[in-house]
Amino acid sequence: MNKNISSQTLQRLPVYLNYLISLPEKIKSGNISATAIADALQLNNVQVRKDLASVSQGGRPRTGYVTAELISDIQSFLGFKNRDGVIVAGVGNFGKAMMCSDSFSDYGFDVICGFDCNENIVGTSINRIPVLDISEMKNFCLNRNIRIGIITVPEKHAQEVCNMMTDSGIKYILNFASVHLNVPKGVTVHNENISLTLAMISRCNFSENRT
Amino acid sequence: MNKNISSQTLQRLPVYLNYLISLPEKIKSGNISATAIADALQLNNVQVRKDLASVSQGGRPRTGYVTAELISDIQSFLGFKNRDGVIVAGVGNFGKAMMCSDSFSDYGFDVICGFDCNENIVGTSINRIPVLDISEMKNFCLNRNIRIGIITVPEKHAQEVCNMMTDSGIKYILNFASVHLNVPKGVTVHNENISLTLAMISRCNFSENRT
DNA sequence: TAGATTGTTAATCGATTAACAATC
DNA sequence: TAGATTGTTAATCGATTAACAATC
Repeated sequence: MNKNISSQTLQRLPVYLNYLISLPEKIKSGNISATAIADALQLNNVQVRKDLASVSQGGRPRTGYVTAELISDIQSFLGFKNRDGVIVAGVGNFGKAMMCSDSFSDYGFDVICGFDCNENIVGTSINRIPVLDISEMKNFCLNRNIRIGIITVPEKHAQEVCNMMTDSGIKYILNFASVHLNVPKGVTVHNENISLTLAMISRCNFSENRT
Repeated sequence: MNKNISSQTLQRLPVYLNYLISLPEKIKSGNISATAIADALQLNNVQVRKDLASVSQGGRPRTGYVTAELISDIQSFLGFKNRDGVIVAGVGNFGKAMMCSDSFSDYGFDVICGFDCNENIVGTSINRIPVLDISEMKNFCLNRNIRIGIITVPEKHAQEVCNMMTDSGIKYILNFASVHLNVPKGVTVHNENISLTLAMISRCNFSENRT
């Protein structure tokens, strides 16, 4: 849930977090000032302080913030301490990559099932995660209250699979098929278009501070 | 190259493009007004007009824009009519997915080589794209003037591979390893952190209008 | 105490929106 | 001509930055 934070601030929080985590143990177990963070990340120090103010209890004049607390506060705010089950539809190369990635776990996500219609794959398991027939999605998700799905099927099946997901009670969809998806109100789709990202960074001089 | 366009405008252009392409043939071969686009995408019509003004020759009062021209102008601006060779480092599930994706081509990108150090893979080809030993990267890229690389290796090797890329003259790096990469000045890294994206959309109510 | 750092209030800057004249 | 749509100039809104008092 967004707690009245501007979208710009929200995008900077992970940058701070990443920086704080990368700090040497000495600082990590001590304090850090907003000024130091701002200098390191080449941001304005007031901006950093305002951003941090929106998620943390606040720092102390002269000493700054307790680094560990700050890390913890940002993580809480971004929800990394929650845990959510995630399903993957389409167990091709992309889908397998999702199921094998071990970075999801750090962010509180557990990929708990893959779905496909290829009978050579259905019934197997990948990285100890089962692959079920796509017809079982609805039952599986409703029973477990799954809210999050990743679509890694070919373009031509994406909308169909998307419908199955919304029908299964899924509310947040990360779509890797480069096709626009229509969803009912109350469902969020995020289209991850890798080609477009490549075009933006290499040809349009576009850069966000995302990490 | 960014032609003095605000980053917000730049992010909206692909949204317009996507919408225009999805239009029925009748409109696609005729005209469309900024107002109609704005209504459909739930944006302010002046904003749409300003955005379009920055990339197109302009529309006509009463009739609007020639749809086909508008599509073409946005595509040109975003550089989809250029062609760039792209290399992929790390031919695991993720890397294979990149090499097999047919959507790159629409955006003017050609994945022309994969690199790995696993001798079971090196020498094979995937989707007709060769996989070479990673030690051959520098030669390969310098000879062909490759500017763009995708990193899909495990976290622990990401920085090392990143160094090889910059050493090979690569200027734009799309990084799928969820670890921060240090690069020399003049090189752009874009970190694609899927877990973070998932966290932002499902827990922070974050949504961009990217497509 | 003196100085570093905090959080807040005011000023600036840029993007969005509103109003409107120009055009086909 | 009348009306829809364009592009522009002015007003509004929100985010960033500057100035500063409060605190340890």
